[in-house]
Amino acid sequence: MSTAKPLYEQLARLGKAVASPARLELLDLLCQGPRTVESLAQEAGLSIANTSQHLRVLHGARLVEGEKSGLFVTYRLADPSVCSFFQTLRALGEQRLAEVDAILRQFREAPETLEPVEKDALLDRIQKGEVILLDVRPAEEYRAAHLPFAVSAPLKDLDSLLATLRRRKPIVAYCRGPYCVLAKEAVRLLRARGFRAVRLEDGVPEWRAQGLPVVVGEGSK
Amino acid sequence: MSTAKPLYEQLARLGKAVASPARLELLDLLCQGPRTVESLAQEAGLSIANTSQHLRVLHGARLVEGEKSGLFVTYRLADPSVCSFFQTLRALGEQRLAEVDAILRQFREAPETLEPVEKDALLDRIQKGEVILLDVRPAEEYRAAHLPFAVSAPLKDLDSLLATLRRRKPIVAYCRGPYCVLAKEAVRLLRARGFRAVRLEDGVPEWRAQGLPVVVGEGSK
DNA sequence: GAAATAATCAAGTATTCTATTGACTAGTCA
DNA sequence: TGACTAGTCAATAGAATACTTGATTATTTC
Repeated sequence: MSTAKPLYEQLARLGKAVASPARLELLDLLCQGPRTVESLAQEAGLSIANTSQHLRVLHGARLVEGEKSGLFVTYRLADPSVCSFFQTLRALGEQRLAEVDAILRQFREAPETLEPVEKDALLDRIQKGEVILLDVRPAEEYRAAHLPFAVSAPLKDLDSLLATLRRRKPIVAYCRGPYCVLAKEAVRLLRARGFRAVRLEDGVPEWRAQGLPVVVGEGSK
Repeated sequence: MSTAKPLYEQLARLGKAVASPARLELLDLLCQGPRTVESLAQEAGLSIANTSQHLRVLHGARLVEGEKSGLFVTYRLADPSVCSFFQTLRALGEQRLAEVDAILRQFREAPETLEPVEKDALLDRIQKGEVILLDVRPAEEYRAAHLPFAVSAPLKDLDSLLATLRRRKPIVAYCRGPYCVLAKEAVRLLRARGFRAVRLEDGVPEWRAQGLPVVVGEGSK
């Protein structure tokens, strides 16, 4: 009857790769763009050795690839489909796990989040320059890819950037995606300083998944 | 900075659920329709207790649900999206793991497999009755859902059914999907008996995933 | 009520996975 | 050359998993 057992064993390799919270976080970070081991470790709060080993597991499942240049090894997703897969997993979690839904609700309920309804209209206004779109992720991730017309404004440097912003112009801030706190923080800060600011829930991966274009490199500054 | 760590922990529940070959096989079977523990155990070649425990893990990840009626507990996918997720995982495997691709090639290369190009035309002819569409899975799965116009012809009973078939009419056989051997066997048998038969790679889940309608219940016999 | 059956539970062992530690390799820069 | 750095490797202890076996819980049937 020649069973297809070996197939399930292979697919389980992928399952095992995404069976650890630490690896999921690393994958999520890599969805934002390539990064060095050290940078990943720091962002995820893991030791270097531990991070290296998790990356090695992900590599064993062919989900990421690393390339050494100089002292650093830069890891990146082996394929854009890996990012889609992560998003599918996340969507399944949202749908099936009440716990995920509860965590997400904390984000969505926040009053500063943009309603999907308003999204289209606002993005149109961004294009016309009537609204400012801020990318509040670290500059590294902005460089890897960002939304069209977005200005890089890392949360850390936001305070010093405020001086250059016109106080009347409405601001839309985004970060890594629906699970990320950076944009929430940014909106809080901006509002405290008297700006009109809202949060865009989408990050670059979500934007890309909708088939919309992203900009790679320095872009507008 | 209120990290989103708990989120990754939750998503890892899903990852762990699909980190075992046995559980993947059970999921795959459940994509064909609801089944009892005993029936799943037998099909997957696992002990009853082991199967029960794996199902319990899947239930813990909210991927399946069990319902007791009489002596039997019938398990089913908790949601159709679980089946889509399994297919996404499988697609990622096909794309990223050379080993999966190698296994699949054995199926696709088989000369009796229908080319995707011919598929549309042939299905049109099935609808017109010019071609016979055979569902060679166990009757239980046919009952759970089958393709329109398909006739139930479990591989085990195929031999006795041949008498009722007209030898000139071309036959298309399908089973659980691209990984399943049933239709391959059926085509081999049919050809040995002098019939013109080809294999349709799609199963009910693939058909459904393409947004096409399926028939639930007895259907044509 | 007693026997039979489907499934689950509980316990035990072998295996695998995780995170840490310290050693090691390779590349850089003075 | 020698000091320094990023990352990997190797070994380890502890935690989690897998599968088996035998007992237990419901439910049906006689």
